[in-house]
Amino acid sequence: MRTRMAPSPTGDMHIGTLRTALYSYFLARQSNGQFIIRIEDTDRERLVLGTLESLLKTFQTLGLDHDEGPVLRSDGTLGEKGDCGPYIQSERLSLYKKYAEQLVQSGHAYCCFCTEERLTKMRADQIASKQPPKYDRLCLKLSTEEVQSKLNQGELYVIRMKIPEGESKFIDAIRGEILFQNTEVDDQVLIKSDGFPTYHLAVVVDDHLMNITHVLRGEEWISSTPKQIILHQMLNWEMPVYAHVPLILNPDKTKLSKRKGDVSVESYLKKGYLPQALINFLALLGWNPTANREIFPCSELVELFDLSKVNKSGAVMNMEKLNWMNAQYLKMMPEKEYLALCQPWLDTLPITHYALPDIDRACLLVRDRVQILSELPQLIGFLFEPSLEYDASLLLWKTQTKEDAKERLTIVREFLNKRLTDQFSLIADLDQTIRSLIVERGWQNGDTLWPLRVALSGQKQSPGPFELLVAYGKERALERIDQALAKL
RNA sequence: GGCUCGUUCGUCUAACGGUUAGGACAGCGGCUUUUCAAGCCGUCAAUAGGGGUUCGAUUCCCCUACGAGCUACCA
Repeated sequence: MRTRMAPSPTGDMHIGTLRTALYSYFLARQSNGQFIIRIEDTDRERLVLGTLESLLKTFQTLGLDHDEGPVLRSDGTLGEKGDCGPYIQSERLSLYKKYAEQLVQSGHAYCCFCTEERLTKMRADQIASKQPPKYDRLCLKLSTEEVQSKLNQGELYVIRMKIPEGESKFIDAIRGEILFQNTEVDDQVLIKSDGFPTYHLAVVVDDHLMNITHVLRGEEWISSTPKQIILHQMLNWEMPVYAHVPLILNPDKTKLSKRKGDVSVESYLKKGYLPQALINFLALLGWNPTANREIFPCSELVELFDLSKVNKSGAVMNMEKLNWMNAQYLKMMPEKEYLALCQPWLDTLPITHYALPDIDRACLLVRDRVQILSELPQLIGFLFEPSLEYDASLLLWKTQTKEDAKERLTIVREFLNKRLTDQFSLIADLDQTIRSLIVERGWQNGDTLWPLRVALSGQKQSPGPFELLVAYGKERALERIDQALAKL
């Protein structure tokens, strides 16, 4: 199979674009085929500079590789690989023009000189008289001479398809047979007055020339498919397999939009969602390989993916589940890998005078609490503050008095101080010895461990005291306890 | 308005004619526990409605309702 993703360089990558790309990618990889990236930049007005580079970079970050298409060289410049290039539509203009002219020659398309004003008015009138808006074929009535004279005068024109009578149908790989009456189809513009092709011409030409076998795209394209079917027939080309994947939806079930949530892949990545988690989550939005499992590495998704089992209905993006999944990935990866991932998030922390092992311990301390990496600084920041801001009353367990808390902390402090090692390395070890101290003294857990924990964290809710002791190390732990004692 | 697509717990989904309709997230409850997480256990919760076909329909067909997408010289 040869599949492609065909993004427009008009901004960040949409989450739905990624999912469609993922399915295409799975198909190509599982069949030992090719996955191609092609850039659809025929709308000159919506172009955003630099998006091509950012898109390729995002793809790299996600760990998805393509066989053909534009590439980002290590020096940052743009290149290309593959035998069907160029892979950027704005560099293929002569191709589209050639086929458009061929269609005009064969009577399947015609020049149209109608102004925007006329078209707007025509549509308004049609709607007013309850007709479906559709080009009225005024310019089809022009004689060859009239057309030629207008062309000679340099009048602006477009090339439109002449939709034939009959019906158009195709078998969607996800939905089955879909049938349209051609009378419903408008005489689509193929070449715009700026000389650029519209999507409809460009996809058909490119997918054919690039030997694409399976076209995956969003459900919003279903109603334009007859135009492309007809184009294939006019050019006498074989149709690829079409598969229209369901939409990803806002919580209100409308098409996922910027206004109602985060739709950009880059922004998820930037927030600290892991590529694997994002891929796993997105792949399972609209498809599921087995009923009783949620976590699948990409390699397994490639193996298991089955186009015919993709759901037909749209899927609401469930952020909570994404968060959960991201946390799962964070928890199950090797410690070293987790720590490496944490590094970029630590810049904002006042950690200059602490050694690396301290930072690692801090990251490990909150591993079970991090859902997305961007939460990390706020989770561990307190560990590196010179002193903690909190009210002395927070140190007291339930009805405990200041004097009582002070006594406990003082004794615990001395107990810790007497320990030979200057590093508290084992949580279990500390847990055991401090608990036996509590038993020995006839204390309760609460009125000892609560003040200890608050002294170390300054927070109502935090990791446990033993973990905190290990994270701090002896010296700084004692410092924190001293600070707490000063408050009492 | 027209055309097209869709409809299983709140959400993501499984069950391709026979199940007590399964799992996951969220929720709730419990265990654990110095707190909060994590973890473990449990619990609530769905086949849009109506007709067919069939011994039997979540599953196949039709109608209705509802939702969505498209309806550009945008993709």
